[in-house]
Amino acid sequence: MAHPRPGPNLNKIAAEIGVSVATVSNALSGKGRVSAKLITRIRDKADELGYVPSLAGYALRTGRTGVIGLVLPDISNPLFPQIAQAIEFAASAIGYGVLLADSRGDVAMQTEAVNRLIEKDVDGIVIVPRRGTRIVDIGCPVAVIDSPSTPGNTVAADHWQGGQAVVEHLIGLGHRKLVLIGNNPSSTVQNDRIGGMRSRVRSDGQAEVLWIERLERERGQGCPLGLADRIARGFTAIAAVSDLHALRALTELHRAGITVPEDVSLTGFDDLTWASVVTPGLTTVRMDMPRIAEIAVRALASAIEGDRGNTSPRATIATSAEVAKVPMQLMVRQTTAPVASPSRTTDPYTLEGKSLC
Amino acid sequence: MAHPRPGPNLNKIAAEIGVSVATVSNALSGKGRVSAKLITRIRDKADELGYVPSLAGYALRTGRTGVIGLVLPDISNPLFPQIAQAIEFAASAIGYGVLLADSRGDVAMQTEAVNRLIEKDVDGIVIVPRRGTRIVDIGCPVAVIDSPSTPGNTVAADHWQGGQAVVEHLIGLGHRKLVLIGNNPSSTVQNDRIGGMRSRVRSDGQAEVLWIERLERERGQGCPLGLADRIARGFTAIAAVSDLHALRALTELHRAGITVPEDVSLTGFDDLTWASVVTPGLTTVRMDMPRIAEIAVRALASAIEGDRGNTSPRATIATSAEVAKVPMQLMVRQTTAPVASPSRTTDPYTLEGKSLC
DNA sequence: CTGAAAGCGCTTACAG
DNA sequence: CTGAAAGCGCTTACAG
Repeated sequence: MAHPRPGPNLNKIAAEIGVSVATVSNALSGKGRVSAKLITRIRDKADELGYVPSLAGYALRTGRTGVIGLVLPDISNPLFPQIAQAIEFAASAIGYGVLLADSRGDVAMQTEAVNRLIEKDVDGIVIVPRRGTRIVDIGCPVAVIDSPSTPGNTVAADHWQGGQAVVEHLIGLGHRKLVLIGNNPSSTVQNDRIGGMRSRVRSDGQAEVLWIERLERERGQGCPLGLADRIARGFTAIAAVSDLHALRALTELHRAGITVPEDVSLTGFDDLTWASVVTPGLTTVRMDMPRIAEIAVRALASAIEGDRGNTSPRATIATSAEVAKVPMQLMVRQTTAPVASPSRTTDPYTLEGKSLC
Repeated sequence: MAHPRPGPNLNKIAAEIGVSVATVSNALSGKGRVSAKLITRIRDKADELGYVPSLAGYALRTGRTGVIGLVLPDISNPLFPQIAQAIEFAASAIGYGVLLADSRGDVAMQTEAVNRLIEKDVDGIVIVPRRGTRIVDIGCPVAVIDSPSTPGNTVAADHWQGGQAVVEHLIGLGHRKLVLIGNNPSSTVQNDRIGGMRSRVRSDGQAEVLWIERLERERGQGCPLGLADRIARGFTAIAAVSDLHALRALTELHRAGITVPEDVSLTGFDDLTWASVVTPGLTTVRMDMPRIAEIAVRALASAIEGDRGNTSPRATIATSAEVAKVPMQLMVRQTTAPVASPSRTTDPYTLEGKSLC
């Protein structure tokens, strides 16, 4: 015996009112031509009974579940919450659910994650790929969120422009000798950011790039980055490709007795939770995740709803180019200041001229 | 005309082999008694055709979707990734998908989020409730992840014990006068942590609690916490209910020229990503999220699979008590040291006695 | 404007 | 050991 659902179904409503299920279905979906009176009667009855349509029935009939998958590369990436929230928001706004799949940084796992989602009959997939992974054609619409340097059907923050914005800001404050901190040069995101930064260094200036992973291979995990040394050699600003690295730099500087921003300016990337919590607040660059998510989800939705299997299953994100780039936004906070500013102008226990303690 | 799925279905397999769908279904699920030969033939054919069972068909027939919902209170909570990953891992390990719903910190939104999930026919819901919310009976199994002080069907980290562990550690290092930093006393989690801490302060010791939100209401956002002042008055250790607050304390101390752990010991809570990145690494306490997730998901699964609608729709997490408590684990790193230790024993540019720069 | 009927893919008693 | 049949809840041509 089949397992009936607890709540009322179309049959129940139809029986109560004395019409056919077809009419109830039409009235509720607003598709068939049903008389205005009947429509209200049916809707009222549905509300009265607390009718919730069965996704299973709908899905079986239409071939669509109203659920999209979200594949994330590595939860340890602190950007994860922003992405997940933005996708969930954009999706639920147009009636889609979001099924989560974490690939835990493993390429094989990523494929497995995609398969798990397909087994759950998702209508499409948003994927933030593991570094260096290319997404092959899977049998459903796909939208990729990655670096714009990644070929494929991608939406991305414009990391290059973000890098430019940071360095323009520093240059505007008079800084000329910059230390740029990256982690791994094989990351296209990091490369874009560093590339954008370098492109804005002035010809009378200088930029030295520090790749943390390379340094740590030589000197061991958590080794000092030698920042004090560089500052002694005249560098006045440090720009990191992530708030995480900026924080590491900040604490290293503190321990060396170097003050931020009085002695050196410092910037991060991504505007992670604590970037605004630390004192002084970290100047950083923020991705417009809501916008990125909206583009990805909309592309997916139109591929799902528009193309009835006759076109490629790949969602179309950008019509002209292959990639949609979304600008990043500079968040100026207190870790950046004009070069050679008079040291410590504010008493640490005074805020906005008002004594606090 | 109904919308056929792209891939093969049971009919297809049945036709190719020349048996009935019932037999194919039985062979694949291993339920009915089918001859060993037929089973292999059918399985091989299914593999060959790349058969993926239709969740919609299964769901419609059985009333189960194999999907559970995860309701999160507020994405700005940096604990989110750990929770989401752990739940996804535990769920996918036993064949369940996880549908995400973010309630964005709003109580009304939380109800909406639950409804969205129910409309997607989830079999059960794991919910991390918004502070102060009680979960009412919704028509499906529910598991709550919260503070153990929350009544209801709850799994939780043992925040009280975590607080005890921190203070025991500090006491063991000789600290007697402690500053405890919380944010909001109306949070049961924070109260549990602070409570646990206080319960381990020795009778010859002293603990002063600082509630940040209260302070900020008086003195404004981001105001100094007056830590230097307390240290001058003989406090030698600071324990925060969150790494976030510990980080804020750390930067405030740095700016006041106070060194950690030489001048004062500092601890956090939650072991957020950057707790191990900062220099020195932050001593903190970690939740056993994998364990918590497993308990929650298992409870849900057994409520879904076991109870056939005859018992309460609430999942049973803890049989004896109402709450399952999972111990927290102390992560000792470099921000804690014995009280009155000789100041700065290591050169900052030397690690493990080896010169690095 | 309304209804009868078919069928999406699956599972489960039941009969053979 | 295997199969015919019913039915989960829905939508959509089609007929009236």
